[in-house]
Amino acid sequence: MECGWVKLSDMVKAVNTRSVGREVVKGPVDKAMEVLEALARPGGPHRLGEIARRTGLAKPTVHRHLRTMAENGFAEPAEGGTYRAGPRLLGLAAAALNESRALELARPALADLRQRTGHVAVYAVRHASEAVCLEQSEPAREYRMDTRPGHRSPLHTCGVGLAMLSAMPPEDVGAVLDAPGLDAHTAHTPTEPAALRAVLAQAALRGYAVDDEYDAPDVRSVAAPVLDAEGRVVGAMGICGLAFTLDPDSVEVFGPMVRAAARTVSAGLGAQPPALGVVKPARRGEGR
Amino acid sequence: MECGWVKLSDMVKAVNTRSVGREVVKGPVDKAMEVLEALARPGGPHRLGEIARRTGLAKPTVHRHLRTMAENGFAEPAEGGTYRAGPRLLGLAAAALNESRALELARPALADLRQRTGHVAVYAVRHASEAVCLEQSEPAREYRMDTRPGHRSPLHTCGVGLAMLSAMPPEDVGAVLDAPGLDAHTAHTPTEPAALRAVLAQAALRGYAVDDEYDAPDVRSVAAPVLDAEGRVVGAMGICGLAFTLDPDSVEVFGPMVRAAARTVSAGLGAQPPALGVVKPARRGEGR
DNA sequence: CAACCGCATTCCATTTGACGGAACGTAGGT
DNA sequence: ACCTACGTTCCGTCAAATGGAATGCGGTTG
Repeated sequence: MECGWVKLSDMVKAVNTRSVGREVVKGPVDKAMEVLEALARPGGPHRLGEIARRTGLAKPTVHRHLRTMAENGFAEPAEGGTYRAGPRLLGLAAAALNESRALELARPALADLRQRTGHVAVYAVRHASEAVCLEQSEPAREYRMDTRPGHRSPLHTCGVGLAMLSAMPPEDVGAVLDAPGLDAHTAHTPTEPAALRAVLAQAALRGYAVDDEYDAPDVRSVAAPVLDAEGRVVGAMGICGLAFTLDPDSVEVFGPMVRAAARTVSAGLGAQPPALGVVKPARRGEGR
Repeated sequence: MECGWVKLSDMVKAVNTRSVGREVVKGPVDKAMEVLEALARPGGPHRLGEIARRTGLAKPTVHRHLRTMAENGFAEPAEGGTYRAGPRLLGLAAAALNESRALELARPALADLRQRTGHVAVYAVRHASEAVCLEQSEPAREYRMDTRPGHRSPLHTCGVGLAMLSAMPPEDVGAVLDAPGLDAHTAHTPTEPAALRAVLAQAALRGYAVDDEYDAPDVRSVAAPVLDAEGRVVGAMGICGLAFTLDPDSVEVFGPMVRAAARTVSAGLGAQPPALGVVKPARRGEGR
């Protein structure tokens, strides 16, 4: 990680801007957040060097940030010179998750789906071009399908991701699909924009998206988008199972159930039920 | 190198010039964490000015941090110029909470307590001199007792706090109890170190602590500490109810149940069952 | 036993980005 | 049109972040 760009500082300061070209300049706070995220990653306590590698930061930098966080209760030194998430971070995490209205509504819906389909049910939200799993129904960690809370997959390789894409405004979909180098997780993963748009169109038509072993071999999933009162996508929920259990016939049966569950949650958020058959991507809200 | 915790901060900071006299100097990262915490606080989306007031930071500072966080997906602009926790923070939160072995074990135990006692059950950890609630059994938000995840109370005013204190090493207990100006939340709150030590002694003897309307009027709670394999306190769990429902007689009945639940969780963490009656506070583990 | 490696930690000169008072733009209320 | 409250931008000052190099530690190898 020898930072290359030498005179970058001049350019940056000249315009007083935080990004140059397509490369983003990282301030201390940005780096701290990287460290924080690496810290909370699945896989038990983490070593300093490991975090440094993951984040691409220098070891002293990571060390200093970890110490700062430890002083603030965001990190906690564990044995063997490792660090884990601290109590203050956990409190914050609990509060944040508790605040989410969508999640609150989704929880019982997930349990219901789990019970009625026999498959693992998940709720996920979007960050950039990835789907982030926030909650899964009591796992019965049958086979290690990586759907644990915190897990991230590219939008185009997983059911919940495709579900979200299927209800996003075209501009945003374009930003994701037209990015160069969409990687394939399996031999089945569609990576061509055209192919993906076809998949999305079908998902929009049906009201649920199907991941046919796009993300992992022998794993299928079915998911539907969750919308808020303004029609924006706030997340997606679905089920996920081994391909020979969650076979095409099951998909046909469970798809509508997943769709109904997602609509129930959406309705709880004040969303209007969509006109039948037709999905109209809502306008993108805001601008601060 | 082991030495310690005593004047560690002074030594470290004096050299680093991070603190002057009695006042602690806060770096940008520290401030960012304050902002982050204020952001995730209960009470829906927060306004910039509100966060600035809560954290004592200047408005431009908060604004800059919020923008940085928004760029990183840690914050998310909501309507009306407010901000809420962003998807990346939620993912991190979900992962962090999912990682906690203690929490994983505590969850079913809480549900069980809830069902058998009819009262709200909570699991909490310690941060500095406060107890932080991480999880509560499906609330049945009967009366708005503030035990929602993320809620914080001083250790000496709540059941879980007292439970943790009752099993902490004397040095740490002293650091909390001998601090000047322990505030009383109700007329019943003990604030004198001597009185508190008596309460703790009784709690240690029984194996569970009782909060007799110390934290809020008409609210009682019963809690017991959760220990890890090295005998250190990792948290506490208990029940919490209105005083005239959770009356002294009930306390006598439920106390042992709470104690048993906490011991089950402790055992799951590898803790040795305590010698009967006698509680021996373990050595504080410390530095690598 | 010494040489070696990987790791966490400390040091320090360099410079980058954080800071916050003041100014600006914009509602919303009287 | 006046005022207050808020979010936002500007910019000169200066404190804090940075990372290469050095140190110390524990384990593995020749």
